[in-house]
This record gives sequence, structure tokens and C-alpha cells, in this order.
Amino acid sequence: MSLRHAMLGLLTAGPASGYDLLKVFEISLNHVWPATQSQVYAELNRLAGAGLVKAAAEGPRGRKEYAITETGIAELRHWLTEVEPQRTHRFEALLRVFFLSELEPEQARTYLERQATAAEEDHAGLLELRESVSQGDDPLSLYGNIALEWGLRFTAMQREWADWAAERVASLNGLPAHPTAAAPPGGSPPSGAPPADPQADAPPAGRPA
Amino acid sequence: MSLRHAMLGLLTAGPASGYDLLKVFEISLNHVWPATQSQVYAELNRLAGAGLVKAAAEGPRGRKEYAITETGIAELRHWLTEVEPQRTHRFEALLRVFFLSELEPEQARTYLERQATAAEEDHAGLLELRESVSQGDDPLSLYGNIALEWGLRFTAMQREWADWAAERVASLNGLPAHPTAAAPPGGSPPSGAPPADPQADAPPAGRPA
DNA sequence: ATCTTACCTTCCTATGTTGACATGTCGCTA
DNA sequence: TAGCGACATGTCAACATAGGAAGGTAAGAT
Repeated sequence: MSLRHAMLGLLTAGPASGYDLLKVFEISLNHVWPATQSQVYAELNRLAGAGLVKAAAEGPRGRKEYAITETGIAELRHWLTEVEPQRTHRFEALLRVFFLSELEPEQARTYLERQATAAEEDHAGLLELRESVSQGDDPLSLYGNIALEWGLRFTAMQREWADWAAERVASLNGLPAHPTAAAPPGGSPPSGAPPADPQADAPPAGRPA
Repeated sequence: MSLRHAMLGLLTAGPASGYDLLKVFEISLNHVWPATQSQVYAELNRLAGAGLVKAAAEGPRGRKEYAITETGIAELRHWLTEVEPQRTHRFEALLRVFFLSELEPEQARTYLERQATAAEEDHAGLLELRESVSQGDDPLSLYGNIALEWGLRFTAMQREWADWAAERVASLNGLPAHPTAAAPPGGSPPSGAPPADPQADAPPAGRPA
């Protein structure tokens, strides 16, 4: 039940309405723990029923603000410290890789290259995000920055892996080499984007001691 | 509906029963796309109803083998090439990071250190897996290797990030430095484990061009 | 000969998740 | 002042996921 705790966590920053929380989910939590409107409102009512949050104020258009209670904070802390995080994840993009042998090698390479592009776009988006919040008057909190850093490293890793994999598929199938990533339509090379892997044959992951 | 396609994908390797598929999910697909028994059997029936697989044989103990049909293969290819992979993921371990400010810095560091340990264990498990399959008579298929490489890079990244984050939390809160990872109980340093980040202040992710 | 351990499927309940639909309010502006 | 867009909540049906109970069969070990 992570949704519940995500909402409790958001409410520690101050009272908010379902609508407010929804915005946060859409904007900043979307790639970490997506939630829909129906989930948020329903969970808010359950949370209130369980005494973990309480209605704090009523606003203009039927707006209802909720605040986290002491019980709610205790529950959040308990979750953070005592409950084991779930270890299994679902990676649809990776699942597909297992079955890429059903396609022609060139199609497989196309798929991997698309993954690389997508990862690079995500990476660029996060870099922008970092800039925009750094310029605000108060710097992102420590933990916000740590989470952002995770995103940067993850997207960089994805990009490098997909590039490596695409090249491997190509070279093992005698496909013509691609012109080392067609220059982006913008013109000058974007700085801050993770560079492609230098060599394609030696995976750098399981490093020697 | 990725479960459906995962099952189709597995059936391209040859006919199998629900039980067989279940084993594959438990053993090799568990960290990519977990599935339960109730899901697998139910989906198999739906798949058969939709003509994407067909009952191929009846075995000893009520065992029913299914084989993928032409329609099924076409559907799998369609999914691989035409359907956009889902871009949003749920990372519970990362979600928690957003709310770590609710804890004492030392507790937050403990959490991050546990993440680092878990990532290292996962990494070690994958290295073992790679050894065990490399020693088998036929090498893992190209795409199996590519997926495995993803896992190795992912766990290495997680480990490095968590180490970095734990140190950052400590240093920004004046916590005593830990003795650079207590020596593992085994004795000699394990080779193959990803090394800790050299310096703790300069995140290497958003590399300059 | 019996016992245990896999093998193998079906059914059930509870919970989580999605997407759509329904409903209404307030503030701005053409 | 009419209309539009943002604000704001609620409900519903369908599907996905988790976990377990129940039931039975075959093979191998003691």
C-alpha cells in the first residue's frame, strides 16, 4: 500500500486537497509512483476514516483540505523504518528485450535505439528540472536532490545500455554501422547529455575489483 | 496487458503448460515481470479463447500443454513493434527517499545503506547467474545476455547511488563517517562487486560534454 | 506397500489500478 | 452576460495483482 504512504508523505509538507495532491502526482511523482484521480480521492477518504488524516478546512468550490495527524505521521515513520521495501519491479521495456529474437535484427536494433533516445530525452528533462529548481530561491531539499540524482543516473545508464545493446545486435548480425548517432536536429551538440559508450564490446558493468 | 505478451513470448520457445510457465516466471522473469499462479492459469484460458494459443497436448496429471498459434505470433510481433512501451514505473524504494526527511538523518542513512547492500546482493546474484549460464553447453542467447547486462548495470548504478546518497546525508548532517564499508565477514574482499564511488561530493551522472 | 514429494489445475476473495463519466463552482474575459 | 477554462469532488465498471485453499495425480524413495 504505497499510495497511502505517498499521500501521507506529501501531506507532511502541509495541508492539501485531493486536487493539490493530484497535481503533485502528475508533475513530480509521475515517474516514481503514478496515481489517478479516482485513487487519490478514494484513498483520502479511507485515510480520513482511519484517522491518519483529518479534514482541516473547506475552500471555495467544495474544496476540502486535509492535514496529516499524529497517527498519520507515526504510520509514515513506521513504514519508512520497519516495512521492507518491495524488491520486485516491473520493467516492460526490459521484458520486451527477452522476446526481441522474434523480430528481424534490424527491427530489434530499432527498438533499442528508440529506447536510447527515450532515455536521453528523459535525462534532458531531468537536467532541465534541476536547473529550474536550482534557480528558485530555495534550493531543492536534500532528499529531493538525491531522488533527482537517482533519475539522472538511471536515465544515463539506460541510454548507455541501449546504445551498447543496439551496437551489439548490429555487429553480431552484420548490419551496417549507424553514423554514430545522427546529429540532433537542433544543430550544436547538446551539452549535459550522457556520452555514448566508447567501445561497444566490453560491458563496463561487472567491474573487476 | 504485458502479462499476456510475456506468456506469448515464452511460448515461442515451444509448447508449455501453465505450470511450466509459472516456473519460468518464478525463476527468470521474477525481477522483470512477476506473475502469480492465478494470473497465469487465467490468462492461459483467455489466450486460448482468443485463439492466440491452442491446447497442444494432454499430459500425465491433468497437464495441459499450450502452443502459440500464428495469430499469437502476429500479436506478439505487433506488440513488440507497434505498441509504445509504458514509460511510467513504480519504484517504491525511490518513493521512500522523498520522505526520508521525516526521519532522523542517521535513520535515513541506515535506509540508504540497506539499499546499497541489497543492490550489491542483487548484483552478485546476477554475476553468479552469468557464470552458471556461461558454463552451460550453449551460451545464453544474445537477448538474454543483453537483458542480463541491463540488470548488472542497474544494480551497479543503484549501489553507487545509494553509497553516494548515504555519504551525502551523513556529511551534510555532521554524522561520523562510517569505516568505508565494514569488511565483509568472509575475509578477503569479494571481487566482482562494484566499487564504491571514489569521491562523495561530485555526482558523476550529468556529465559535461 | 506406503509415503512423500513433486506435479498440475481450478476456484475464490481481497485489494490495487485504470479510465471514463457525472456534477458542480468560481474567476476571467470577450 | 455568456461562455470558457481551471478548480474540485465523487462514482462506477473493468481489469490486474496477490495470496491462498482445495483437489487430485504420478513418480520415486524407503
